[in-house]
Amino acid sequence: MGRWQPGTRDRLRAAAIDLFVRQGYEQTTTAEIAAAGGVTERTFFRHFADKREVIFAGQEDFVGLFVDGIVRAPDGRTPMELAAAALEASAAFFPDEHRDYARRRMEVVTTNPALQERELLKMAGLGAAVAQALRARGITEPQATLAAQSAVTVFGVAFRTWTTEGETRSLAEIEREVMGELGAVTAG
Amino acid sequence: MGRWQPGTRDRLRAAAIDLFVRQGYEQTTTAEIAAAGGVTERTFFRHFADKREVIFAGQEDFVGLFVDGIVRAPDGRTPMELAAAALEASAAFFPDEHRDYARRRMEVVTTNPALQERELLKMAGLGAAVAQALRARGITEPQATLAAQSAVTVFGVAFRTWTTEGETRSLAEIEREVMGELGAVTAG
DNA sequence: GTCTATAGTGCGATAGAC
DNA sequence: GTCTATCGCACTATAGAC
Repeated sequence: MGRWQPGTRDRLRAAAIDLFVRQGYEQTTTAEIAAAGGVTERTFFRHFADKREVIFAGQEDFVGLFVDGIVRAPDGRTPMELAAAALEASAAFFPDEHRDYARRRMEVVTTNPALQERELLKMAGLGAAVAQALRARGITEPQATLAAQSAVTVFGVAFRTWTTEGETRSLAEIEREVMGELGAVTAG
Repeated sequence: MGRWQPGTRDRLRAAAIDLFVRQGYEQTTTAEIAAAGGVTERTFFRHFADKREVIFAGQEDFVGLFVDGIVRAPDGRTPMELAAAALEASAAFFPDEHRDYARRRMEVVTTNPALQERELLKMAGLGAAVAQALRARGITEPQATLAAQSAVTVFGVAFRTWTTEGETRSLAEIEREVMGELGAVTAG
């Protein structure tokens, strides 16, 4: 482990989100985050490729859940059934206990174009991974990409709903409902 | 003519894309682009908010075409019919003569995460504008967002297909086909 | 136009863990 | 001893302030 205390990465992420919430993303310098985490600025950049990445730390295996949902689904499923399986599996990553944290993090991201961009890139990466998993199960293009993108769209709408004030349903429940709405909208 | 040459913005954009194609986005500095356009670095940043924006110049009224397609559609249309109308109207922005340019620009964007992020943000903005236009025509949430996002997805897939080597169909034609595929994939 | 803050990189030195 | 995280410093490019 490190020269001083372990868990440098997590400490930095927690410190960063705290500072972003309190004083805003742009008003917070990487030097400040590093200091709050008890390391130098250079060490911050050893853990995170850039300032934006700090807020996405800990989401590395999120994509894996989506993919696993597809890999483990029974044979003979349609592209959208596989997409639904991916969504179902992913919901485990966001139990209700994480809703408050997700809300605060969401607030930071939605108020900063720079962070929105990075989030969109992550979602695009998710879509690409899901499309790849679908192709591995024999779905051809453009069906694989369309189903994968639809899954990402449903996730996005459902996640935003899940984090709205007063919402009590689980993410999985909302996802199923939004998936149904998408089917109704695109029908015909 | 004084020290003031017309078309500075267009000159800078052309110079930038040329440099990006030849030596890569990251290897090109804003000072280089400015010099190639015959202005100072300061002037570059007077025309573009940041280095990435230079490659999106000239696409300002693209969103307007999508929205107009929805505004001008006859009454009694379903959300997806309105989305299709938006796509139809937008295709006018990309006549076949622009295909080569679009291909080169696409190549630059897809090989640079920083530019991909910005492109995704623009697409998200497009989706938000389309959703807004749909709500203005009485479509409620979440149908408005789902239909808008689906339109953006179809546009993305169609546009990538349009720019693939050897493709000869028009963007409008490809869009209609992809739209049909989406309907088939999400059916049921 | 000029000046400056911040983000981000490269590299050698160093301190601890094993 | 090796291995690796951290440090310290010099440096460039972006971008905003003045």
